[in-house]
Amino acid sequence: MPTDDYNPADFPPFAVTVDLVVLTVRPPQMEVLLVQRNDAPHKGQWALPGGFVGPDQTLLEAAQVKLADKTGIALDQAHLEQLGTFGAPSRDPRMRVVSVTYLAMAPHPETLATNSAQWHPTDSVALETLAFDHAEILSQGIERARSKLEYTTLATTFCGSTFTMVELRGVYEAVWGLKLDPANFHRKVLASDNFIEPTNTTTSEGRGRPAKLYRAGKMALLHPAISRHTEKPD
Amino acid sequence: MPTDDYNPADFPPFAVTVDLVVLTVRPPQMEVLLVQRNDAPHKGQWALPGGFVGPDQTLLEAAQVKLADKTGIALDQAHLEQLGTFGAPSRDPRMRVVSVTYLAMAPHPETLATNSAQWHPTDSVALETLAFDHAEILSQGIERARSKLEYTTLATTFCGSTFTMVELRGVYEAVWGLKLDPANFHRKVLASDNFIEPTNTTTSEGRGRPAKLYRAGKMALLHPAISRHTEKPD
DNA sequence: TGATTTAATGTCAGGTAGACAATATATTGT
DNA sequence: ACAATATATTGTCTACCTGACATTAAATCA
Repeated sequence: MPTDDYNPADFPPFAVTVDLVVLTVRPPQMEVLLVQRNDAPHKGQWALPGGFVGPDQTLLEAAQVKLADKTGIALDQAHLEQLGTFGAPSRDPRMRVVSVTYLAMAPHPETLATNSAQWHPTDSVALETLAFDHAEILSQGIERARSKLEYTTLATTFCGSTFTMVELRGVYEAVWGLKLDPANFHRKVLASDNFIEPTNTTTSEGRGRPAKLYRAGKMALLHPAISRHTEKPD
Repeated sequence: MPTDDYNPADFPPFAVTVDLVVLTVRPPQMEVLLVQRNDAPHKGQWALPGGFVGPDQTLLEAAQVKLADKTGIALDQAHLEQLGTFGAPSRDPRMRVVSVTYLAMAPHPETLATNSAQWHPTDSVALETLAFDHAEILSQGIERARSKLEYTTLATTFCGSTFTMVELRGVYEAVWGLKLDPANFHRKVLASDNFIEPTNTTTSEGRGRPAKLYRAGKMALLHPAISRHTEKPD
């Protein structure tokens, strides 16, 4: 093979898209946003929201625009990170398309900006019916979210501006699909610097002892991580 | 904005490249493979090896070809994983180029397939002189390698087919840039399932007690991780 | 043979996690 | 008002893991 310095314009053109795995938590389950395709290919099938990257957009900007379009979620209360890039030659029958995928995590919004989009519990999505290679992308997104809860304080991005310890634990239980010991969870979270901050207020409604309300601390890494490998015996 | 179902061919074309962060360990330091550019843009500057993705190549195949071209490293003894995708509109002055980057980890080879490529110690690379946005890519590659050593058994991919405990510890010390306690490291590694397997042979040459030789076990996750946050006091 | 070098193992105190018991503070029912 | 109940929070105890560091093992070299 010759040198590397080809002229880029000599090469066959690729189309570049962004696709989003948008996750929220509605205890006791985690949910993902899917849209139903109304054109070929894969017409009628469920797919991840996404679209083409504009000529002057960065990849992140394109993802942010798609997230706002589909959900109406404000950017400052959502977490958005790059997940991976998928570019098998035959993944789109129309032409060579490379998809840069992003993982979004946010509180569950009241309403959706689009009525073509819908929330689906992650554990009841029929992966094999998704369009393109979106099953693989969704699987990777879910696994990324699960592992990030282990070693970061990102779980708070699934909660509202304030939340109780039980709600935070509910996020972990929904994402991981298991039950955690309330006492040990409480101790571990409070022992972690910058995970949560007290608001000195409590919930008022409901039965039982009122729960203290917290707000998210600044994003941080957990040392050591919270283990998802030992489930509380039921 | 209208619906998502544009025809991909209607969009302005992107060029898609792969760029590689190829890391090896030559104790006491970690090294990265760089090539000197012999054409504009950034002529004469050091850059990550890479090139354009062919019309019928998957992204991984393109990365594998580039790795073999530049280093001659056999694919079965190297680890290759996707690192991230960079696509700022102005990152290449010639046209819109999206670069899918890969992280490669392998034993340090005897020779290089190309004489335009050279190994550089990672802690003495002048990041600000690298071409394009390769400084950011390299930084992310190094950080990925550092964190992966914490929670996987990937360190063995930097070693040859057999290695001693001291060599394996040398990998960690080179990548993390700190000293570890030999006794505690030894205990932790042996307690981890599938990390290493005994060969029941020892080194022969050199002074001192001969060291046992091990080979890599099958790739696994470490629970709990090896902490890089407590350095051995010197 | 004994000093030196390098590798491997042993010991012990402090901390963290998991299991589970106990207490605190509210609402609901009578 | 007072018990019963529901939910949230705190406390306790043991087992295990880590980090610090001391000791032993097995080779070479003078």
